Amino acid sequence: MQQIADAAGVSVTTVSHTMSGKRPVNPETATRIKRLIEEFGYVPDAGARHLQSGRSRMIGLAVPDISNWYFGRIARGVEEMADELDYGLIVCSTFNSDPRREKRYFNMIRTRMIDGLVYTAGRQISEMNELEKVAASSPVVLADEGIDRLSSLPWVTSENLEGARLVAAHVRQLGHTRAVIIAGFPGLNSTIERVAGIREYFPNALVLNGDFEMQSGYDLVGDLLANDFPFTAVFGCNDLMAIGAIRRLREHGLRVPEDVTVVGFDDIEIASVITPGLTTVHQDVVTIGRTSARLLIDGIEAGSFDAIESVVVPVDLVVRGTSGPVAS
Amino acid sequence: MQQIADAAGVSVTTVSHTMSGKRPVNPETATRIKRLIEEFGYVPDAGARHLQSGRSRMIGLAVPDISNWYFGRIARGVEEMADELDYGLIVCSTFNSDPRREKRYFNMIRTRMIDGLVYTAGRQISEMNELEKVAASSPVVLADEGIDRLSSLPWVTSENLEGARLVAAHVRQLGHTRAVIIAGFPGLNSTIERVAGIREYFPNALVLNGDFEMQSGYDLVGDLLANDFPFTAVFGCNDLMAIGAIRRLREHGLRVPEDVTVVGFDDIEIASVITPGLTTVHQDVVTIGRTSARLLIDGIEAGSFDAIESVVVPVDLVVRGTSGPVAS
DNA sequence: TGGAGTGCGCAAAGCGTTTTGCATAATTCG
DNA sequence: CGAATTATGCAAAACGCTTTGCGCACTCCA
Repeated sequence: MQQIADAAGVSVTTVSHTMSGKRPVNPETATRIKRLIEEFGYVPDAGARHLQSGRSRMIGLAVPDISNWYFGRIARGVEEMADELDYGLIVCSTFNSDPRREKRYFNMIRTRMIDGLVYTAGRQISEMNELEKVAASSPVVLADEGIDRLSSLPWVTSENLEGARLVAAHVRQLGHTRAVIIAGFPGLNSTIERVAGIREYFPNALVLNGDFEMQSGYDLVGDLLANDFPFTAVFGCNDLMAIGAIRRLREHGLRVPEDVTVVGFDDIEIASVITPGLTTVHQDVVTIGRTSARLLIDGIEAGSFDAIESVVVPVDLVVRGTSGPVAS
Repeated sequence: MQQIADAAGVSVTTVSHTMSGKRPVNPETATRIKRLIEEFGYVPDAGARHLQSGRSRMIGLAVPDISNWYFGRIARGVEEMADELDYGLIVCSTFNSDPRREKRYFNMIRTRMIDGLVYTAGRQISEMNELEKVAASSPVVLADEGIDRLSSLPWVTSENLEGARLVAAHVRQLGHTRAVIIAGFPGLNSTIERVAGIREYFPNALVLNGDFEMQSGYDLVGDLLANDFPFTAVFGCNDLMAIGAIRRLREHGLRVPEDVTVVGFDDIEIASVITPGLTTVHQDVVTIGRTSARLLIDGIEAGSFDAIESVVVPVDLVVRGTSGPVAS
């Protein structure tokens, strides 16, 4: 910048002002300076800006695993919005809440490497104390999964309860009465709400807790079959577990949906690709990401989250081939 | 830091030295300072460090779309390695080389927001001039896809040629002679190599160019069927197109693999979930990401890429259910 | 014609580190 | 025992930008 100032015969102040527009600059001078900036290919140094302003124009996103399709979609949404608002995105895979990694990323907020954090809780909720401390003094928004202990933070989630009702009503209407719920981790809000929604229609449904991976759907259904537990419908609290359940059922010689109806939740990419397609609840995950980023950045720029309202993103029932009338 | 220095009754210099260890400090003083640091919860300001050192300890990753499973895996690998080497990761989805976005991210390197860039070329190779300029003066490593015009940069790719040979040999051995190749974009190295490998076994195979999306596999096979083009095997240059092809074949009443053998490339998550499983070439995508990050950071820390060798990551043939002997 | 603006520009003070050049005291060596 | 080290610590200079406080020259209104 000094270089530009020298070449233009002005002070760095003037150059800075022509760039920021915070003080008037003679149009003639401004043009000359702008031409030189162009010519020199000058760009302001991010580090200096950061130090001076105390803001990095970077936000962080913590997800359990960036290579999971679902969280990838969230990341995409966050990144889209961040980009639109001229922020950069630093991603942090917590790898299921590896404390060392989480600590590292929380430190990013302390060192003011990032101006705020979008946090998506994963399998186990660990290090909540750390998060709580960080959130007490820095901008944090919870995406996809609310956390009771941090209820004061703004959050963005899907209509889990309503989604569960929709799909449960659908299955009920097909005549099913004996259903099993393959739920997620017990402590998660999403799990609780989804189970509650399903139970409005199937009050006695058995609830088994899985870990959101395909294998756990496979294994849990295996246990049921081994015990001759009677059921005609399986509710997966996410699509992966539902798909695992389908595989296990098939291996056992049962047909889907003729013998057993299986439904999921999420509508991940795979759900529409398998045959038959998985009946599930579509979540607008990109929107969750986008909205989270917007709330966060709004809060950062406003300097407070007092005026920031949490958001619930609507869901849709998507009926495909894995749900059918109960066998008579 | 001033605060710590005051509390300890020393100068900031001494505090800085106890932290960095670049000058000896009296053990007694050091202990006292460390305790105070702990007590105050002091962490050095990232912006100030960045300005002073000229390094941000951040690297960038540019991929076409972070929510694509394949690129998500690359991101995971890059992030893992970056984390191990104590670097942060800024992700940049280029959304198929949207020039505005690319420009923005290239600027991150200019503003020295990031110390280097892992670049994964997408569908269309645009803005190469920009990349070329950036790469001339800053650390850039190409991941997953080499680029001829930038052959001087270090790169990390899969053994595309060998992988194509493996799968082609497999299909040839099943007795097939009439094959069709659903290739990717014509200009990409991976496309060229994969086609070349397949053609060693099927010299006359028809080559159709798709865009790596499921729909294009579907559409291209549709064209073939509409023209009664005779074939018994389809090579997808990635799994998504292969899956699209399978769907179209099935809709046309053809069975896979009884009537037509279909194979892919990548071994994405979906490939093992569909029924039957997709025969394909497994790429170790996470390793591509990890290696790229390592090369980049090695280069950054060495101050030069002269000693950095490009890497080819091995692939495996994965035989599943979509390939079978030619119908007699 | 004397204030009261207002348009433009400069100098200088930070922002929070790291690093360099000196001091001073303590230790070692020939 | 004098000289050469070594150990320890401080002051001050960067790093490249933004912002604040002033000054100077106009213009405007009564």
